Amino acid sequence: MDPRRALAGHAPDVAVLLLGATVTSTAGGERVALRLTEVEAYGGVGEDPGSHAHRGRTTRNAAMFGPPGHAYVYFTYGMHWCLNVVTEDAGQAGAVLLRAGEVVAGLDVARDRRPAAARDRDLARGPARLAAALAVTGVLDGIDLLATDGPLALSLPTVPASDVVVTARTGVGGAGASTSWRFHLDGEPTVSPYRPARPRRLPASGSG
DNA sequence: CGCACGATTTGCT
DNA sequence: GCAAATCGTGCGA
Repeated sequence: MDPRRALAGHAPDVAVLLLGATVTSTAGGERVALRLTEVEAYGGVGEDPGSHAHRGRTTRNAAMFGPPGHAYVYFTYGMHWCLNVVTEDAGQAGAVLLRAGEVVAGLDVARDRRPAAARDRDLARGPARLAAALAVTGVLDGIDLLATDGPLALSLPTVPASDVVVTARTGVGGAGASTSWRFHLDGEPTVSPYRPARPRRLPASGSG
């Protein structure tokens, strides 16, 4: 099947397809490859309160509205980058956040980029760690992940992953938390530890 | 123009 | 287990 067409589906469906896929990075001058073990889906305008695209197109989330199979890279908490694969046809928003992976090539390079990692399983365990291991930064926002000559290349697994586990999303509060759009491979040591969404203070302090 | 906050990680207790 | 680190983005005025 044409990978571009496969990625044009609804984000949660595409998320499952991405488990077991390989992401190869030559950004930063050296090669590191990952096998994806954990992903999380985000929806479009008005569909998903936890999504960056929920309130419509902005400068930051523009890539989410672009063609499928491209990268959406954003910066958060003043220090971290996160990498997404854009889903849905152009004009419609959707993305899959790459949350964790197993390093399958360039182990020494990944260790160098992630000095804080105590073990190899921690090298790409968590979305910002994954981005760091692959040397992903904002300059890669919007690039085509299906191009073989670019700094990032995505190749879908030939056989769909079995042993897929579905859970609620991490770090998403409000109504979005109830959406079970987080997927990971069962028994994978590289899967990031589940952390419930940070409780939000009520907007109106009111009676009390 | 100013303010509040975030799809997180790390280090210390 | 908890709080700090750190700044671009989005939105209101």
